[in-house]
Formats: sequence, structure tokens, C-alpha cells
Amino acid sequence: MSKPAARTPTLEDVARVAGVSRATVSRVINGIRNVDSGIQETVRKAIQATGYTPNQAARSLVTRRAGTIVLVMAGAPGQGEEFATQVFADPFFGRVAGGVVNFLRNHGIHPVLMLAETDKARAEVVDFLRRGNADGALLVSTHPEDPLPRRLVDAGLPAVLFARPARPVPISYVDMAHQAGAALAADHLISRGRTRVVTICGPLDVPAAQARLAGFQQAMARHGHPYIPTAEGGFTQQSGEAAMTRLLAEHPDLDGVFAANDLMAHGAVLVLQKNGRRVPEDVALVGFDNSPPALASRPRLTTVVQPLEEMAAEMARILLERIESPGQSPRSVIFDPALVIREST
Amino acid sequence: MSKPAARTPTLEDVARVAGVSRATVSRVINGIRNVDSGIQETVRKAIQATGYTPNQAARSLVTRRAGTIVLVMAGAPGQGEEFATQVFADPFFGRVAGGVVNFLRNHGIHPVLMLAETDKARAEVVDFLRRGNADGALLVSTHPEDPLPRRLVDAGLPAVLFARPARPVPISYVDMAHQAGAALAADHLISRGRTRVVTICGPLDVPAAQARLAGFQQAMARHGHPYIPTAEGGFTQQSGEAAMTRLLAEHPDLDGVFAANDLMAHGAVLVLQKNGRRVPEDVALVGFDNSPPALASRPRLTTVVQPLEEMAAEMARILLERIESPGQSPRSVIFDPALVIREST
DNA sequence: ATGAAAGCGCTAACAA
DNA sequence: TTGTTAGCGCTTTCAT
Repeated sequence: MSKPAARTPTLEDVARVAGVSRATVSRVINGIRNVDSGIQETVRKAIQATGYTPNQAARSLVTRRAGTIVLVMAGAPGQGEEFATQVFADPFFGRVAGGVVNFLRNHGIHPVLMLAETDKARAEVVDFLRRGNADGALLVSTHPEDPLPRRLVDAGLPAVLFARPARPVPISYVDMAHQAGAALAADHLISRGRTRVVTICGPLDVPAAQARLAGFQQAMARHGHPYIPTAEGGFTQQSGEAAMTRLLAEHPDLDGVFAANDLMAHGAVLVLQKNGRRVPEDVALVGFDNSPPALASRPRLTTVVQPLEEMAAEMARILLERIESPGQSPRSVIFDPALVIREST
Repeated sequence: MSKPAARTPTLEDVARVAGVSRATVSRVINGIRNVDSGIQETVRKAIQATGYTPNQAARSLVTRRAGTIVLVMAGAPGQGEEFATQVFADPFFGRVAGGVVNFLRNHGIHPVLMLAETDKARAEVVDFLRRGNADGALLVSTHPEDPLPRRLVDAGLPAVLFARPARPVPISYVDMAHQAGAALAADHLISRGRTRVVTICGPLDVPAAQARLAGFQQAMARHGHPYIPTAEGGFTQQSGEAAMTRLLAEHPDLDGVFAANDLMAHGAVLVLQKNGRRVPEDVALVGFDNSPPALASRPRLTTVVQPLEEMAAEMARILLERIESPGQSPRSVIFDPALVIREST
């Protein structure tokens, strides 16, 4: 007696039940006015009754909008397989992803996750967007020479970067005032009476690392310390330990350290303590990022806060704006840092 | 002279350039044989020449396949806004996400990320799937009573869970042999000559936490220790510190600790050391998960390894299989744990 | 304010 | 082996 075919209901079905045309049902669903309120009610009932859900593919086909965006995590080349499984272990990517997801959900859109550390993977990202699978891309990369931004721009695809690209590309991005952040660290160490200060900087091909180093050096210079011993690390705990070991050997009387991220700062703390230095009594130490290691370390680290979640949300906001109205010129938004003071200084 | 309209090329365009029909081009693209190799060549050239990319929406509309899946991260209720921004800071979610992404990319598919900690968010997940936005769901939840699995099953949507649901639901899942893992920890502490052993367990409404506790107790019982002092924690470092403090107050002579995860284990180490106990000389300690804190802690933690990435990949594999051939009965795959021995024991 | 009808770009019978 | 054709479910002019 009942229909044996359990097809999922379509607009047509709703229209038939409501006794109106497909067009009218479509109007009601898409919230277009000029629909008699009585009919609106009837249509809504019919939607309920049929259990109708719009088919996104059909809608996308005509609107030419996927209603989705891609979140691309790009790493340095040569990390290979490792990258995929480790990227999310990095709280940096994690917080950015969280910020993006949390912002987008309020707009009813959910990001597709892609990795792009190889050339093949980058091509897939471009392809994915060209197929219309997504309307734009959010690109978070630690790799300063990443060729992906250029490709996206060339393909005319809406995209927003996290962090300014190393080479100038006409593309929107959000970033933090890294120099100002490092200056906060310098001012704070000086205010704690430190005079023999050193720094562990990040990889110098990363613009952010450069900016943190430059900002720190300039601020210290303003305080009368034109030369700051420096050791370069790779943003890992281990590299922080190695850098601290070198600095300690060359400057055994140091009394202050600024590390370009918390992971390296934590490594530095461990080396200092192993070498009989008390933190903060003998050596005061400031990190950067306010990431989990800053809290896990003992003493807990004074550190420069980067408002990652806000930055991520802003990045998404800009992307939606550009998708909505294309053809605008690129825009950048720079966020201010802050200092969180804990027991390491 | 040249076409002013910069429409993105369609099958029709390629067909015209190649001098064949749409159907033939479609066959070439989808790798269907029965196409003359000479024509294949011509078509490929035409594709190159036109810069053609298939339109996924059009394809999905007829195949009734999105070619995508959802990765859902579900947290305990009441975490609210916090959840979104913190979920990815948790290395557990991060490693699972990494494993999933890494497996799926080899199949040319990229997951959509969704959060589902509120009822509204759960409804969105079901809706997203019903709209045909994705073909199935991978659900990673720490919330044992999560109603989402049930809803997915009821809606007839393909889904695979990480971890066995608290209430029986006819759904596929992957899990680890938690009891066996905890038994490894017990055996190891005994082999280190520890006799006054305590444990910090996880929240007892979480099946995995229950299993770890039960497994540990049973293994210790087999070694002649029928009673094991226990303190319940919440899987956080802070709760680990609190639990260790309580245990130390009641059993100042304890010489071995098993914590149900590394975060709590790390908290325990800090409390032990603050109370003048050396690790591992005075107290040996075993954690669970082999997560970053296990390496960041000093001494580094002996811990039970859960092969999260492999489990994640298997979860994705099962889902693809079910999408490919629906109507199979649920399946579960249980993974074996291993022990990583470091300096804490 | 509502309906009729024309596609969006693709795949899959079915013919040839 | 190749082409013809009929939709997939929806939005959107254009009439009315």
C-alpha cells in the first residue's frame, strides 16, 4: 500500500504535499520574502511531514558555491610522512584549527582539513578548490618559502594566510607584531634587573623568528645593551637544550634568557637547572607563545602571548568576506602581543 | 576575437575540442576501459588544452556520493565554548586527527572537521550527512554517554567510533585492549621490585578508565597484591597533582605509581619531587598514552603506548569499506598495547 | 505573490 | 567502441 521506494524526499515531494510549486518551497527554505505567510506555514508543515533535507550537491551545482572552505596546514618540505601525524600534536596548529572551527561553526560552515607539505599535496589543494569542492582556503604554514600562496593567487582562488609570506605575494594575511612582542620580553628582563642577557632565536629563514630576534635586539639596545649573544634553535625542545648549552658554555655568567618559543624555553630551563642555575633567582627566563609547555615547565614560564584563536577567527572572517565579495585588494590584520608573567622571572 | 566569457571549461568544451561526445570524455576521466587508446590520447590532450577540472557538485548529484567524510570530535557536555578552542590542544585528538588525515589522503579524500559537544552541534552533524555533504562519519568522543552514535545508527548513516560506546549500539568501532595495557604496567612495576603500589585512575564513567583500573588491579592481584590504594583524577595534570597529594598523605611509604594517563603521571612526578621523593629511586612511576608530556617530564616517563595513528587509520579504513558496501553488520577491531620503558622506572 | 520552465555539469542506461 | 539521451535536485529568470 505504502510507497516501497524509500527515496530521500526532494523539493518536488514537499511541493506536492504542500500543494504549491517547487519554486515556492525553494523560496521559503531560502528565506526569500514575497511569500504569503499562510503558504509559508503550509510549506513548513510539509517539510516537517516529509522529513525533507536540501541536497547540497544540487544546490551547489546551480549556485556555484560549495558552502565550505579548506583549512590547509603546510609544513617544511622533507618532513614527509612524519608531518601528517605530527602536525596536530603541535599545539600551535591545534589552537589555530580550534579558532577557525569555532568561528566558522557560527556561520554554519565546516572546514575541510588538508595537509600540504609536498608538491603533490599542494597540487591537490589547488585541484580541490578548482573542482569547486570548497570556496576558498585558509593557509597555515611554518614554511616561509611555501609556493602555495603564489599558486592560489595565480589560480584566482580566495585565500588568507596565517603570517606574512617571506616573499611578497598579493594575498591577505593575519599576523602578530612579533617585534613588539619580543620588546615586551626585553623590557621585562630589564625591569627584573638583568644585565647579562642572551637569546635563543628561531630558524632565521622564518620571518617571525627574524622579527622576534630583531625586536629583542633593538629593545635591548635601547636599554643600553647593543650586543646580545645569540644561539639559533629550531623551535623544538631539544634544539632549545642545545642552544642553551652553547650559550652557557660561552657566557657562564648570564642572568637572563629570551627564547623565541616556549618549547625551546622549556629545554633551556632543564639545561640551566642541570647546570646548577636556579630559575629565576640566578637566571630569569622569558618564552614566547603561552603554549602548554609554558605551564608544564617548572617554574612555569613568563611568556609572550600570541592571540592565536582570535587571529584564526579573523583569518576566517576575512576569507568569508572575500568569498562574498571578490575582487577586493588584499588586506592584512596585525595583532598585538601581551606578556604573561609567571614564576620564571 | 577570443571568447570574452572566461567560463570554467566543462565536459562539453573538452568534447568539442577532442571531437568526441561528452560520454567518451567522461569515460576517459573515470578510467573506464572500452575506449580506443588513440581517442584516449586525443581526449587527454583536449583536457590539457582546455584546463578542464571536473565539477564535483555535478558529479555528486548523479553519483549520490560526496566523496568526503566527516571527522567529528565530541567532548563532554558543559565544556561549552571552551571545547572548540581546546580540543586540538589535546594531543590525543591531534594524533587521531593526524592518523585519519594521513590515511585518507592516500585515497584522495579529505575529511571535514566538526565538533559535537552540544545538542545543536550533534544535530548539525546528522544534518550535514543527510544533506549528502559527506558519505559517513568518524566519531571520536571522550564522552561515554554520547547520544550521537545512536542517532547516526537510527538515521542509517555509515559511522565508525573511536572506543567502544558505554551503552551497546550496533555500530563499528576500534579500541585498544586497555586492561592488557594496564597489566603491562603492573607487571613492570613488580619486575622493578615495587611492593607498595598505588594508582591514579581516570574518571570512572569513562569505559577506558574503568578498564585500565580493572586491568591494573587484576594484574596486581595475580602478583599477590589484592588491594591497591586508588585516587580518581580527571585526566588533567592538575587532577594528577591532587590525586598524588592525597595518596602520598595516606600512604607516605608508597614506592610505585601507575597513572591512567601521562598528563596525570606528570602531575604526580611534580608532587612526588616537591615532597622529597626521587623518581625512580624512591618511587617508580608508569604513565599511559606515550604523549608529549611523557617526554617533556623529567625524568621521562615509562608509559603504555596506545597506537593512536594506526587505530585512526583502521577506523577510516572500516568506514570507507562500509560506504563502499553498505548493509554489513558492525565490526570492531581491538589493538594491542605496548610498554615504552624510560627513566621513571 | 506564485508558477512554469530552463538549465547548472555530470553519469549511466540504452542504442547503434 | 562510441554517441544519444534522460535525468540527478535545485535555483532563478520570466511570465502571469
